[in-house]
Amino acid sequence: MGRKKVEIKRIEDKSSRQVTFSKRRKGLLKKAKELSILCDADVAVVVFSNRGRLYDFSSTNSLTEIVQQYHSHVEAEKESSTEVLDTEHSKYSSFMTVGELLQTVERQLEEPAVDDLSVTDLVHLEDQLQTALMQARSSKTHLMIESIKSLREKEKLLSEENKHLENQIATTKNEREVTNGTMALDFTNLAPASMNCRQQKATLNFL
Amino acid sequence: MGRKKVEIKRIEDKSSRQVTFSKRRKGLLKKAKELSILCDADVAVVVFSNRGRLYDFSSTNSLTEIVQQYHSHVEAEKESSTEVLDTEHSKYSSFMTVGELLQTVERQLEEPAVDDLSVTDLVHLEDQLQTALMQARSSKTHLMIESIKSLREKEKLLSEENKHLENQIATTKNEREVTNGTMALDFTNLAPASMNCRQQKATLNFL
DNA sequence: AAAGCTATTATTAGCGT
DNA sequence: CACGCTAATAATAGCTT
Repeated sequence: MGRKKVEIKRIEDKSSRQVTFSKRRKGLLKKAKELSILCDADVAVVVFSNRGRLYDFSSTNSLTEIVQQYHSHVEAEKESSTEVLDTEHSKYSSFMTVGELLQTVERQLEEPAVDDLSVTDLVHLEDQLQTALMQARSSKTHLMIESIKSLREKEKLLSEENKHLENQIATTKNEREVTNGTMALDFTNLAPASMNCRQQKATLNFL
Repeated sequence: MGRKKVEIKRIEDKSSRQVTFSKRRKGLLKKAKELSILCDADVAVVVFSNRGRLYDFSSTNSLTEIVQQYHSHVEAEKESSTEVLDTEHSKYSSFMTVGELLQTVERQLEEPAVDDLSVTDLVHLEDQLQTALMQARSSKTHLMIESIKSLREKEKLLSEENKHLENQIATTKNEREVTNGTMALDFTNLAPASMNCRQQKATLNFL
């Protein structure tokens, strides 16, 4: 979409590669932002120039959050379906399933042939195990953080409800004293209570 | 860039939001791929639909690699720009350092007879860092578990107090009805409001 | 090198099937 | 609902400054 069609392969000219990088990077981040807004999705983009500069976009405040979500997701996928991976997914996702990894480990450990276990193989195995470990750990942390977050929200809601109930009791008592004097009853002071409930419903939607 | 210009805000119609999500997601991943090829850059994109489906692209084979790069980069920035590390982050920092260290160790193991650091030194260092890491991690987990525990207790207390307060209100109402027996006043129309609140509370328990 | 300018290509919004 | 179609908008390649 420029003066002429370009084929998608590494731009050899350093200068125009830099210019294209700048333009397309901007475009990519813009698209990411639009997607996240239009479709209400969590989107994260990280770009490293070949000279090591970092550019990123994240729809939520922190990129690590989305990464954690990513790891949890991968974990969940593995736990729920041990067999089938949809093609679209396996094309892009490069993680081994836990099943595959365990098989690999077993195979490696069963083989008593020491010559098969080169240092390189072991290094590779270590990498795989490290990745699996990180995923499990990250998933654990994510779950705990979520748990704490929701408990905090719950606490807040309960506190508010509590406060309103106390208010209600106070007003009722007060009113009763008035009522006993003049016999004129007025219920407008009870309206805030139902208002309160509606507000809580709204608050709940964020959970 | 379609039949008409669209403003960038959440698409309310569910169906067309889904269609747009599908189209633009595809576009975003394509652009990411093109950028990485044309400009020889490391690019990673993660997208979560609001229903939790995951789509991603990564120019290197693993997304965690880019994430590690990201973390290292952020850490480096921090170190160069400021002095203070909050405790929360120093854990990640030490984690990344271990990762880098492991890589170094692996390199050393593959190619012995390098001058810089002896393998024995590195192994010793690795052990020390590993210990520090485990301490940090276990302390983190402990703190989170404690936090969750105390939040659960708080929640229980608040719930009980709440219930108590509701009872109190109910009693007060009854008393008042008795007091005002002949005025034919009836508060039952207010009951649904509090029921509503209680139902919401129940819903929260699933979180 | 960085910023601005269009001719051109690329993406996609709204429809239709 | 998941396609394909195409008018229309958006991104950008190569150029100029």
